[in-house]
Amino acid sequence: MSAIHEVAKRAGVAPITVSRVVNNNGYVSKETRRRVEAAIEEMNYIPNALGPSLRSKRTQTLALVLSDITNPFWTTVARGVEDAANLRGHHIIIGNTDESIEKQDDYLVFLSKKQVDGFLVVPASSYVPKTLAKRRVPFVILDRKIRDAQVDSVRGDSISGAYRLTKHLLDLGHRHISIITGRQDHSTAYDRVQGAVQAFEQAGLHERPQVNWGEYDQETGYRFTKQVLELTPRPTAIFAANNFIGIGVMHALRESKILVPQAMSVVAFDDLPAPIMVDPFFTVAVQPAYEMGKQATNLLLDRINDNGSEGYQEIVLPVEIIVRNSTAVPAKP
Amino acid sequence: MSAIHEVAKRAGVAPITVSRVVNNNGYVSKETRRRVEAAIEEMNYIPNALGPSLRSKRTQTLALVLSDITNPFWTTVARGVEDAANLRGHHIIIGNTDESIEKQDDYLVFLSKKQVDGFLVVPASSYVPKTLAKRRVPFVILDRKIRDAQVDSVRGDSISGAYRLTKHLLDLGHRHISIITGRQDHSTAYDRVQGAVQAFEQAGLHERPQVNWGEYDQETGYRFTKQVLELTPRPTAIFAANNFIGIGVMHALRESKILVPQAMSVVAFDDLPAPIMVDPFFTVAVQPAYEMGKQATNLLLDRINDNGSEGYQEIVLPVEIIVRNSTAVPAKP
DNA sequence: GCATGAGGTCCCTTGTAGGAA
DNA sequence: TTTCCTACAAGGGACCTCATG
Repeated sequence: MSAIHEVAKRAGVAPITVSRVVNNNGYVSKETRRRVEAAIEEMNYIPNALGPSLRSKRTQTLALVLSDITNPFWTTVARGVEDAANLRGHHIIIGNTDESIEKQDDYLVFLSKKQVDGFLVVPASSYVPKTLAKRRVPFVILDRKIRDAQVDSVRGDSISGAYRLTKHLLDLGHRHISIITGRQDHSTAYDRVQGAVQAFEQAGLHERPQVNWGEYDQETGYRFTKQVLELTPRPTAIFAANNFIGIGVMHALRESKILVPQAMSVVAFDDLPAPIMVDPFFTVAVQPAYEMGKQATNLLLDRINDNGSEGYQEIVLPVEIIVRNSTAVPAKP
Repeated sequence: MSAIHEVAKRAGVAPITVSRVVNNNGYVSKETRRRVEAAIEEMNYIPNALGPSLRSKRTQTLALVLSDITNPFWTTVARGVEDAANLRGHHIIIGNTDESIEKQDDYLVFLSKKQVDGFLVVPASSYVPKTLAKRRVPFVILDRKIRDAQVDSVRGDSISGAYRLTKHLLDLGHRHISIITGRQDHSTAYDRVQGAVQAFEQAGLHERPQVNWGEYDQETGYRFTKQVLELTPRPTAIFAANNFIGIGVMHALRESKILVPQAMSVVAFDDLPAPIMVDPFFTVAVQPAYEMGKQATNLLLDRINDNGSEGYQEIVLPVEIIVRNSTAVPAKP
């Protein structure tokens, strides 16, 4: 709690001298340094960073505003962000939006007041958040594409991932495929549908996947799976556009006693991290979540450090397909 | 970027008047308010919270220092913390220690400099971190007990949970039980062993569980399970002291083609959140993770607001036992 | 009572200047 | 004069107290 002037008083020097000892710059005699260090020790002095921040307009803090840290995908991204930020002397403040634009904007304003040095944002809509657009704070858009805007962004290659996941199903012989995906105005949800459609087109098929737009949650997976099971002809494969949807799908299928993969193949976007999987089962498209957080953070910190460079970067990370046990050739009708 | 005096200049008033408009206190005429609001709008003025923080010594920020956000248990705790903090106008900075005392202390010092209003800490050792002990910053210890210290803390009832989990196994007829747990100097690891031992004692048995001390990770679960399988007589049940260990146990058992629960019963502490479980399988002791985060946060904020009240609170939350499919009566030898 | 403003304060560091050997 | 060390004053943003009309 003690301030620099109290330490200075105790050591019998001026505050600036204490500052020099703490920051190890400027000339300080050995004897003076010793006295100052003793005073610091005795008083448990820890400098208040608010002062310098006021001057430098830097807080060494980044904001990470995402949908819901409870999803292991975001947890992993967050860990990548934190590790990268730490390496460069920054800390992160996390905010969950639960996909609410209102919550998102509240966070952005609040965190702007706190003078965070930059933002990593998973936008709740397909537009650049107002607060960010108006002010000149550096930010990087995570995971999603933004409409009509040239901004720095880092995301996984949803189109390619969905394309290859779908191609895997088509190669197995599936023709009736249902996609259960997120909101239409989330680029990932949209792109994953696009990728799937492209796979159908490239295969020269006239069929198209049947699409169900919902939320990126378990309930959506569960609910639409129940509907899908009522379709005629019944699809032989379900494409879950994220991990939570995938789990909802599995619950519905189990409840309806549909065997996977014998009676229904299931693929999903986003794996669950290895340490929490008892039984890796899903055939999935894996985004490099940790890497995504790391690269976005480094990009952001680069921006913060050289306000100069114009232009923007759009980093699209490759997605890996892992074939496991949730897919097989469709059952003969 | 604009400061209050620039807004004031534009509106033709003094800075303090802008302040009054923004904070809606003091007298401001309608006409002046209108002009000021227009200026604020035009300049996208967002007040800098650093100024007031300097005076008030409050940053409306809490630090959450935990072992690893990648564990869904901690993610859930974190979400509880964030929601509770938000409700009371605070934000949180998260730091992962990976159980390293050094990392922990680095964080505590750095975050002290940033003047966070309080700390929620999952201590990496069984002592109160030095930085916290020396300074008079409010803090709450999460999840673990601290040696010889009277501090505010919130944790799950490890002893009772372990007791009942073990009793469940004993009731099924198991006598040879191996425990795979965390570090001996982590109270949860220690208490869970104690709870298990108590269950043996209360049952009037002369046997005792066989204990393996490791880390709270998958690798520990895997490695010790391999060793346990070599014991004679071979244990008929394994008690994993957390979820990651439990998953490591399962991997080892699967690799060794030991059927669960037919050839080996397995119980674990800490569930995986429902949305990420494809197939709820483990018989577990569930700690109210979200509630833990929430209560710890409210306790901390209460402390921050009335420095007055002496004494400390030790909140021990009940643990629920959920019996699922990983336990059964032991096979006849 | 109402409306506005000047000045001091929080804590630290930068710029500038000065003292001592 | 040169080299080493120390100190004063100011500033950065917002707001509280006090003062004035």
